[in-house]
Amino acid sequence: MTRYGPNRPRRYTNIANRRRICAFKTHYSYQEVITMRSSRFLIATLKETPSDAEVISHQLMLRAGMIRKMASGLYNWLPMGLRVLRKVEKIVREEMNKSGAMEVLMPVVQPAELWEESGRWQQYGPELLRMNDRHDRPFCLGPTHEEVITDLIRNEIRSYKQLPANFYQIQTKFRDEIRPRFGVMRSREFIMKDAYSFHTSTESLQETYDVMHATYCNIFTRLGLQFRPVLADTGSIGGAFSHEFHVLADSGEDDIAFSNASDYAANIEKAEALPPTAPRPAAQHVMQEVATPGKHSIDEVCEFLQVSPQQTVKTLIVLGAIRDDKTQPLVALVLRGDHELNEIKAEKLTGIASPLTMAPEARIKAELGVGVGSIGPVGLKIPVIVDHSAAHLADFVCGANKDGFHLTGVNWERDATAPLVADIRNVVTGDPSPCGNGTLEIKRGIEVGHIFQLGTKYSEAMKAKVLDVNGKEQTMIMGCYGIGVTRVVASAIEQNFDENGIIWADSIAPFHIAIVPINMQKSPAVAAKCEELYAQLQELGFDVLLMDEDKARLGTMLADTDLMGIPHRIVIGDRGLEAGTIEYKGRRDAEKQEIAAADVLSFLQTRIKI
RNA sequence: CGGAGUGUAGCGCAGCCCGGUAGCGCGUCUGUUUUGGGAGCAGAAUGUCGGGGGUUCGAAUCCCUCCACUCCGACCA
Repeated sequence: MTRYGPNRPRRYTNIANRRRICAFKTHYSYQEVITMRSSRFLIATLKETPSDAEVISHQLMLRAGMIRKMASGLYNWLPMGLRVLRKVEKIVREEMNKSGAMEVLMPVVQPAELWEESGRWQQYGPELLRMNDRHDRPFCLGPTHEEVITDLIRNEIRSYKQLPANFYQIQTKFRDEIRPRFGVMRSREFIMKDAYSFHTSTESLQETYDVMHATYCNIFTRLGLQFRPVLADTGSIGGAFSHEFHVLADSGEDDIAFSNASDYAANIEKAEALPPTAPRPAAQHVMQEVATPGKHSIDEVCEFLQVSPQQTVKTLIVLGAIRDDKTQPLVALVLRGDHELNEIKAEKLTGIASPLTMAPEARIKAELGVGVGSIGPVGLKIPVIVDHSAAHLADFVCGANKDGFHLTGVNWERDATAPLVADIRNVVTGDPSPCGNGTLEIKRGIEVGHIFQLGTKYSEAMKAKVLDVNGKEQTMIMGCYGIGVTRVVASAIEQNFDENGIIWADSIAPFHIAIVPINMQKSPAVAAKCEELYAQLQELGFDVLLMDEDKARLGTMLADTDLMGIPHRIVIGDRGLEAGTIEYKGRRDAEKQEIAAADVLSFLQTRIKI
C-alpha cells in the first residue's frame, strides 16, 4: 500500500543517482536534494510542435512541458508551468498587499439567486455555465465575482468608517467561450486576480483607482513585460474611467491606437476620430450616373471607375432603435470607402439599436428597392448618419440606389443631405491623436489587465449600503480591477522567445539557473562541482535545476534548457575545471563566456535580478 | 450559431479512393559503444484504427449515426 505525505517511502529507480545523492548530499533535506534535479522533476519537453497549436506561446508552452490540454479550453498545468504561474501570482499578491488591498477567497460555484438579484442571470448569455445541484437548485460557475463580493460586503460592512476598502482574490474563473483558442490565452477555465473596492464618494473611488493604476504598472514592470495602459470603452456599465493594460504583441486580439508624440493610448473601440479641421473642398463636378454592372464592393467599384477608395463612400444599413409602436426602422450609416465602421461608437448614438445589427438584405431590398452594393446617400428615404470624414468629401462616388449603377461627382448639400454627422469609424494610422499631440499608430495588444469604476451598478441592485456621517443610508460606490494571471504567462512568452524557445524574465522563470554537467557519470570532479554549486546557489536563494539525468547528452540538455527558457545556464566539464573556469551563458546572450570558477557565485548574484 | 476539415502507438504522420489480420519517423524500455551542442548499433514494448450500428465470407478502408477536436466566418455595400 502506498502512503502519501512527507514520509512516503521513495523508490529509487535510478541507482546511480541515488549513489550520487548519498555521496554528496546526505546532510541536506530530502526536499532540497531531490526536487530540482532533472532526474526527479518532470521535464516533459517535446521536440515536435503539436499540430493544433497556432500561436507561439501555445506551441512553446506545450513543447516546454508547461501545460497539456484536457479538453477544449481546459488545461492541466505541469510542474514546469505551475512554477511560472505561482511566481506570477506571488508578484501580483505582493503588489496587491502593498497597495493596501486585502486578500479573500470566494467560491467558484455561485448561487443563481445572487445573479438574479443583480439581473445578470437573464443578461448573461451562454458564456455563463449554469447547473443544478442535487436539490435541483440553480447555480453557475463564476465567470467573475461582483455579485459574491457585493453580497459578502453588504453583510460585513455597515459604516462609512470602514471604508474605503479593497478586497481581492486569485481564483479560478469559468467562461464558456464560443471559441476557446490560443492555449491558455483564451481558455474557458482560467485564473484571474480580481479586486473590488468600496467607497462612499467618487473622490475616494478615484483615489483607489489611481492606486490600482500604479499598482498594475508595478506588477507588469516586475513581470518584465512591455505593456501600456490604454483608455478603454467603459461598456454598458458606464462610469467615468476605464483602463486596459495591454501587453504589446503581434498575436494580440485587440487593436491599440498610440500617439507618436505623447503617452496617449486607447483601445481602437474607444479612440476618437477627430473631425477634419480644413474646410471641405468646393464641388467641381456635376453628378453623373454610371453603369457599374456586377461591381459591388468598394474595391471592385474603385478599380472599375479608376478612383481611390478615399474618394468614395459606403452606405451601411443597420437597424434603428425600437420605436414606441415596436417597429424598428432602417438607418443608413455613411463612411468613407477606406474606413471601417466602429460598432461601439455607432450603437451609442440615439436612434440606433444596441447591440448594433446589420439590416437583413431582404428588408433592404423591400424598403429601399435596391440590393446591397449599390446603396448611396443620394435620395435615401431613411435617416442617414454620416461619418466626419465622409462628410468632408467633395465630388465623391457612391451607390445610385439602383442595382448596377453608381454616382460620381456627388456633393453634400447640393446632391444629398447630411443632417447628422458623427464619429462612427475606427481610427487609422496617421489620424491626428485625440490628445492633440502627434498622429496615431496602431499596434496589436493582449489585454492582461482591466481596471474600472463600477459606480453603483451592483451595490444598488443588491442594496449594499452603509450609514454615513449623518446616520443616513448610502449606497456604496464600487471599483473593480482584474488581471488575467494565466494569460499573463502566455503573453510573457509571446513577447519573449526566439527560435530555440522561451526566454523568461528572472522574476517569473521556473528556475533561475540550469546547471548542465558534461559527463557527470564518469567524472567525479564534474559531479562534485555540480553538487557543490547546486547546494551553494540554493543557499543563496536561487531556484536551480541540476540536469543530472544519467543518459542525458549535452545537446539534449542544452536544447531543453533553452526551450524551457531558463535565463541563466552554467556548463561544467572536465576541460573547464582543469582550466579553473566554468562556462556561463545568459539565455539572451549571443555568446557563452568563461568565468573563473572561484567567481561564479558572485558573478551570478550580480547577474540575476530576482 | 453557420461553413470546412480532422480523429490510426505518448507526439508528428502514412495507409482509406481500389475492403484481405496495421505501418513510418520521433519518443519510451533493455543491452552496448559513444559523450563539448537534439548520438551509433542490436533488440523490445505500445493500437478495442474516436464510439455505436449496418453492408460483407471479411471493414481502419464502404454506408448510417453519434461524439470529440481544429480551422474559417459572424464588416457586405
